[in-house]
Amino acid sequence: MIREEIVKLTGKAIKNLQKEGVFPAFKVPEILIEHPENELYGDYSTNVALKIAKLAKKSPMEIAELLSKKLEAQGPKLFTKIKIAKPGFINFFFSKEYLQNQVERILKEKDNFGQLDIGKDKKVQVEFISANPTGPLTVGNARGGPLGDVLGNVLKKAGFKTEKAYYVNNYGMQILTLGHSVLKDSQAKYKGDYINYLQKKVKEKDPYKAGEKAAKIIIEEMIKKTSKRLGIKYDQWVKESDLYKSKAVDRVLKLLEKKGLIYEKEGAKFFKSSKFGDERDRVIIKSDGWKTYLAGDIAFHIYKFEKKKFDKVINIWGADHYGDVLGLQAAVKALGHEGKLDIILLQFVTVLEKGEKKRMSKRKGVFVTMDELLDKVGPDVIRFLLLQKSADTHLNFDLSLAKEQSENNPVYYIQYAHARICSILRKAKSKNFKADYELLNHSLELSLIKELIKFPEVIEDTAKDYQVQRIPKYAIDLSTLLHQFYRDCKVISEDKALTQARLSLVLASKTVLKNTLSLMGISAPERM
RNA sequence: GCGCCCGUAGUUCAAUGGAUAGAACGUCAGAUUGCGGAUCUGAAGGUUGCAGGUUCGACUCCUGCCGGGCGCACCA
Repeated sequence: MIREEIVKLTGKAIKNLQKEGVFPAFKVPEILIEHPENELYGDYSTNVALKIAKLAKKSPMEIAELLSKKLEAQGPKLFTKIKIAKPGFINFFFSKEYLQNQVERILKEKDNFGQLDIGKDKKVQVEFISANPTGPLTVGNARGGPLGDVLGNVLKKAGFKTEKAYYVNNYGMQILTLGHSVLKDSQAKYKGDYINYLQKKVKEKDPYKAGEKAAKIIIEEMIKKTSKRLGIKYDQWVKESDLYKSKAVDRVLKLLEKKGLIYEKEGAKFFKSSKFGDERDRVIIKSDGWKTYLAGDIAFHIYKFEKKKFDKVINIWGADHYGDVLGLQAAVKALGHEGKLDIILLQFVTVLEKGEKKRMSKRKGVFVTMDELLDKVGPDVIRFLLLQKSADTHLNFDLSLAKEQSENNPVYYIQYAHARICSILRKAKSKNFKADYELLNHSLELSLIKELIKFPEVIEDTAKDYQVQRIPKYAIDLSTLLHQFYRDCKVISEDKALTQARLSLVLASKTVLKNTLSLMGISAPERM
């Protein structure tokens, strides 16, 4: 990747200058390479001269000057020019030849373009949604669906062995409550049409057994179906009840006990999580003998790390689980897996109807299900809409605007760009182009190539920081350039050589755009 | 009370401490006898909640305040 190359070369230049005694000895900080917004400042840019000014005991401009000269002298020549600017930026400008060659590279690598190896030999699991099986998926608890799904796709593309998992909490009090609700006895709490449906299907009379059966139906007939409609394919559905059946929970509790991390107080058993960074100790077995949610979750995570050998586990949780983060992290740390668990907290969705907030409650039977939304606007639109938002955003979702927004959703803009270039390729018929890439000289052709080669960077950045909203943004930017290219550069023309060159660029663009869409789990129609 | 997250254009949202804060929708004005007009071009629209601070540089980091969401269980 070109970006890594610049980092290496710049680092080398700094070290060379240190050897020559121009710079004093100091540890070279991380070199950041970015794309300047204004193209006058080049294709890539680094602020390293500003960063090391104090260490090098020279002015940033002087350092930038020295570095750019050194970079030009030491080679290899990747850029036509390297310029320095104002406070101390070093700006790099691509050579045409380099860009033109990239088209061939993309055509050669095809769907593998953007495939990285930063996750080589490492296994990662993404666990997401994992909503309690006490009702259908709501808009709120399905928010993490597209995020987790796409994060999994990105990590796979980055070279990790990836698994997507749903943890089914079919054990404990909420199952009992669900049972009572289905039986509609005096302790019933959940309401809604689905409860009426379950009442007919569930024959069990014992409240807990009725709850278990109902949970099973909810998972099989509702949650799995909705996930599938959303385009999510899980590799694993892990049931909490199975962790109890297999004694995994008991084993983990014994392990903690052996380490002297369990104590009894007022009839309950506590885990000394405060020893591992938690703000208080956590109850792990209640005085009535029931194990808490945490007990199951610890067992689940030990299963992930020790049985399944994941090097990294990413959990996507609703922000209401904020209070549980430290407890689980403490257990992970206590059992020797510190640093392997990342938890992404997803802020809440506020559903609005005509500007009015809708309070969601399964207990009151008031909620908007993901299925209703899917009926209204379809999976591509929902996925795109949700993917555009960062996890930290307190998302406002206006139902009355949903239809209108869906009709004008940028996802169609992207799909249209794809369909359009497919149409050109259909028209051209031939699939093997003998292209002279030097003919790709138009400024939009070069801009388009620059955008295409950002794709691996998008993968790398997202695999590192989990900021998935970068991908829809990239898709829009790429589509914009494609539409502009379409306007200004007629592909199929009398000029046969130019036609061939442009067709190859179109094919390369199609490859990248299609990969971007498939990363997002959004369809790439050839016609629309 | 304490902790986490958020406050950016009319609206929904972007922006690894960088250069003139960007898109989309909406609004207004334009473009086709050329490969798909679900497109393209342009304009209007911002004191990034407020006040300080850190630094060459702050939407971004720190402090305080205002407003909102979430959490602080022997519930999951």
